[in-house]
Amino acid sequence: MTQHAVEPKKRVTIKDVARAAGVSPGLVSIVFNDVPGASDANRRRVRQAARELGYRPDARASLLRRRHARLLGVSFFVQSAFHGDLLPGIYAAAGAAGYEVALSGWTADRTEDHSIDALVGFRCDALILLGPEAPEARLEVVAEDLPVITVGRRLVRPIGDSIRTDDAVGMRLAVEHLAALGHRDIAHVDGGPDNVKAEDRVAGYRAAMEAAGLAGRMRVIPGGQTVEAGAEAAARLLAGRGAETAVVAFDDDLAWGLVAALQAAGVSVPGDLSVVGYDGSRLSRIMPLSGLTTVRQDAEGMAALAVERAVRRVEGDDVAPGEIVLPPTLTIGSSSARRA
Amino acid sequence: MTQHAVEPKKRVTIKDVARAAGVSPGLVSIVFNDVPGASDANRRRVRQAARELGYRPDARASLLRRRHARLLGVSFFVQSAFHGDLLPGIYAAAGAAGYEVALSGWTADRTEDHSIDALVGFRCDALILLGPEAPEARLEVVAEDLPVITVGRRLVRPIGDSIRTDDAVGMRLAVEHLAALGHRDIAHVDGGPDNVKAEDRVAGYRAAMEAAGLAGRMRVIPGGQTVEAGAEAAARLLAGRGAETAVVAFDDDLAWGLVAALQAAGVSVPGDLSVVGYDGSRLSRIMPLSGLTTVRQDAEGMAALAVERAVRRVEGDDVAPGEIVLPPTLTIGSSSARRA
DNA sequence: ACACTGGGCTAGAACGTTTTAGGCACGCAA
DNA sequence: TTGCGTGCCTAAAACGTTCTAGCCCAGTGT
Repeated sequence: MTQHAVEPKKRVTIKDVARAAGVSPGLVSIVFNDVPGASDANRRRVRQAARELGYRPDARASLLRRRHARLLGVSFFVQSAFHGDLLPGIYAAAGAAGYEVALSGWTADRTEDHSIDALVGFRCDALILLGPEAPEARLEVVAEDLPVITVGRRLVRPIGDSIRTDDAVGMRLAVEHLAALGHRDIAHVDGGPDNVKAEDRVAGYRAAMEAAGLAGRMRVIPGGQTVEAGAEAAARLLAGRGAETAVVAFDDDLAWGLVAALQAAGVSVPGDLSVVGYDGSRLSRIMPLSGLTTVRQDAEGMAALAVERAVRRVEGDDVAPGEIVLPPTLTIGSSSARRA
Repeated sequence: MTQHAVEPKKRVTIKDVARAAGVSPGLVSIVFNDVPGASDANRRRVRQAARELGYRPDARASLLRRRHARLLGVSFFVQSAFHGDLLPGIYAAAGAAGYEVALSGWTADRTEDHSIDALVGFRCDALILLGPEAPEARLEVVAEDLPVITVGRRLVRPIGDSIRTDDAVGMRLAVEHLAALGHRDIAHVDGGPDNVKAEDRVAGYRAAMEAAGLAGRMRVIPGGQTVEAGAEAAARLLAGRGAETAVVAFDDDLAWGLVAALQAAGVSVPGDLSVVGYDGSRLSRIMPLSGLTTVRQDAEGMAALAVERAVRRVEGDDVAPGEIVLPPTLTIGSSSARRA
């Protein structure tokens, strides 16, 4: 049996502080925002009064009235190791630029759409979308209202700024690495159905295989972007197994699932099968021995660029939407080896 | 050369919708909140007008005016695999209860204090703190203003509700498992300096060792709670190595770092050294072969309980602060084996 | 003497909602 | 008839900030 909702106790507002300090509310605002327009004596008085009363500025009211909220909305996939790696960089860069960050995660149950709506509802100045899966049409609609920066996805239409890694180069690095180790039957486990981000990597894989003269040996296996999907893909890989001696996975999470399930099934990695990941996430560095071989994206750099772009847009730099494509690098770990 | 800040374009508000639908703003609010007090005809008219104008409710204004915001603030450590596992459950439970979730992460650079301040600034109805590290005095101050639910930490003083796993039982499970495998020199790598959550586990380890008649063989090595800390601890472990054949780590992240660094140093896990983690995070399940041996906490259950408690507090159930202690279970993976 | 500048400050409007207090019309019981 | 409740609706007052316009006063150049 629940009782009635409790009455919120009276909160101390800017007015209370003003009264206590003997100044106007406007002046208190000036002091708390550290903008010019108040004497040192009053600054001290106001801060003192605020401390005594236990005043805490109300972000809702402030955000509502401010011209620019100085708030960046960030949407991310809770389960993605790579997104987790991007967040610290985003917090750091935003803080340095004087912006707050509003986080909104999506999960298997809570859609990306929902997470974007929440951020828009807060009237963030700009949105940074990590690895968005929404259709471009949807992003376009959102971008009509506020600047949108996408991270880790190539867009066909020019919607806001876009920071991404060159997947053609990335897949080429992966394939060439394996080819140099003597592998010829190199499969690709993709990012799963309805994963727009996966298309570039598939295309990159095909191009790289052709360039390596292995066009006839291509095989693309349905995957996903979680560890669990990797485990399922491993079953598929083994079931219809051809002559594959190496696999390039859509991302690190998937690669991890693959490695775990393969070893559990008695397939040695890299003894029987080499596995290469994609992202260079923290996750990829913690495999026993010297980590997962993976195509590394520069998470910190991408985070900093995304924030920089967002801030620039917010502050009025109204140049045409740009695309920043960073080159990936290959990190060689212990999940890939010379073909037996 | 930056230009001047762009003027935000005119947003469509509840008033515009009201005008278009030929009703008062108040009625639009009634319709959008799905509360009784409007005729079906007007409900349709309002929704129609809103759709045509592209109206989106402004969360800031709504939050500002509402008596109860129906907003739960969640503070978490961005790098923690276990926290990442808790979030989906929190989103799901909150959504089911009709609450929104505001996320605020802490990192190496952005302190937990900062993340808590941000949530308080938004006037969340309640705070859910995942694995908080702040001193109890600080939590006590926060709890004066709004309900605080802590997850995964034992509190000495009765501050709000607390959901946690019984660390004494957990460590006993770990030690007994290893003892049963023939290990006698079992070390503990702790959660690092200034980590209040680590104390219970250290105490639990000591108690368990004594109970197992291994009091003379205890060894506690400084650790931390990241993969990186695990790698460093591995170096310390090997440097001052005694007779240890098994290690219990503070959490899974740390355990992973240990395993990776040990193997890289040529120490076989579990051949030369058995390693047991703590949390049962997603991370623990993806070790090649059958995963990390770990003390599993029920993430989904904890998330659901935390949300349920928070909501109950918000809705006025003013009973004394309670502590919910859940029993952990042991998940046996491939990182532990019979003593050679 | 004058106009002008600029720093410090204040009053009051604004931001976009929700809530309060009440009005109107209708039906129903006494 | 009066009295009273009920369903639908509106006007206006909040919520706690920031912004705009303008006042006062001292200093400064003519």
